[in-house]
Amino acid sequence: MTQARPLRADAVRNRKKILDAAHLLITRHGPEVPMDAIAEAAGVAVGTLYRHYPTKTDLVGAVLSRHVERMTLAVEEAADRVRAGEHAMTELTALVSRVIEAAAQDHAVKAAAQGVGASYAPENDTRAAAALTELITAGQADGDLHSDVTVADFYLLLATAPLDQPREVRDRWLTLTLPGFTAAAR
Amino acid sequence: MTQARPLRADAVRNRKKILDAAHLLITRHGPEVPMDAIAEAAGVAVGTLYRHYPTKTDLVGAVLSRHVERMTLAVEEAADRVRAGEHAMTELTALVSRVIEAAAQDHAVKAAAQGVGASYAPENDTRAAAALTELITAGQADGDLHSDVTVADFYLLLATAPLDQPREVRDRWLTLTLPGFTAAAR
DNA sequence: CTTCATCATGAATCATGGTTCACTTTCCTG
DNA sequence: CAGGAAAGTGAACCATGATTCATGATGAAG
Repeated sequence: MTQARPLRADAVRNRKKILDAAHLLITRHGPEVPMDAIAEAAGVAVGTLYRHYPTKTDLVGAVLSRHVERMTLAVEEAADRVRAGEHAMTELTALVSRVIEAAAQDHAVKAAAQGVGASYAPENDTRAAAALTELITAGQADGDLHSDVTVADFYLLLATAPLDQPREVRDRWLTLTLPGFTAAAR
Repeated sequence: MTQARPLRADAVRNRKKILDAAHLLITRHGPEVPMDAIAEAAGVAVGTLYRHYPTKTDLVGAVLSRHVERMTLAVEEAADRVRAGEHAMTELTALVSRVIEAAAQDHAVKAAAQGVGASYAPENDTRAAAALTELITAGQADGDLHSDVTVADFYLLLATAPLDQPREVRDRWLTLTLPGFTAAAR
């Protein structure tokens, strides 16, 4: 229903080269990298970018989707481990740290969401939300997590992480922030 | 040493109109408002903007300075009150909330720092830092504030506030975050 | 009331970067 | 292997927005 005829071989090849180049450059320099730069890095002409992604926003969105997908997998894996008996709070903490570090690396990927009006909306990622809910519930059952903490709270936490700060600052920030999620505090 | 001859009357007048207009527009629409728009709002020609502020960055910087100045006064006032006997932790909490709300209003003012490379660097504001240190020390003396909390931690807190979120989210965020600063937690 | 140093004006200039499209090249089917 | 559709190319086009500067206006000193 989507693809009347399959993509031509060279088209497939180029599409990948473009996405890779875009990912690299956007990660490194932010979403404001010129299309020309991405094209050059991909070894393709600008026109080709536009054949595959009708607009820059679309391209950025595609890169973003990759990132979100990876993060979703991370959450689901954590949920799996907990289901297999691992300590929920431990997994949750590690997960938060992992997601933040990934985002800090991919820096611009995050900024991309704002900068361009690319579709990000983690709230919409049902899979991630489901897995995260599972983790939260488990943590609360263990009495480690404050009972009123929600998925939205975690998204808020991730959204406010100081991604542009050096690692040590990010760590300090986690130390300062996490207590608010703990059952004991408050 | 700075002003060989005093500014001409109309120059003074225009300078103020420009700063006011810039403040308004940057606050409302962010630092990306065109210079032309600011000029129009100020009832002046673009050229005049450039006479007073050689570069857009300078103009944004000037607007920023105003904001920082206001915030500095807020901190100093809080310190004064504590010195006069008020409860330090209470003042500190109120101060954080006040500064965040102000920034949320002035939204763009904050964004301005990033967007344009305008000089912001709150760390450099010695006066504010001094007053804040006083508040922190007092809070720790009362046993309300965790003993390892520093001025930098508060700046980090402010820097990560979700300014673009609605009021309720900001409040929730404070509820979640502040416990990490409390002596009891951790 | 001159006079001129300041200041203001705003059209023109420059730079950047997204997007288009007439034309060429490449795949793939028959 | 010929033919046409699919894909690629990149110079040109367009929009936006910062910055300049030749020219005109206006404060203030004498």
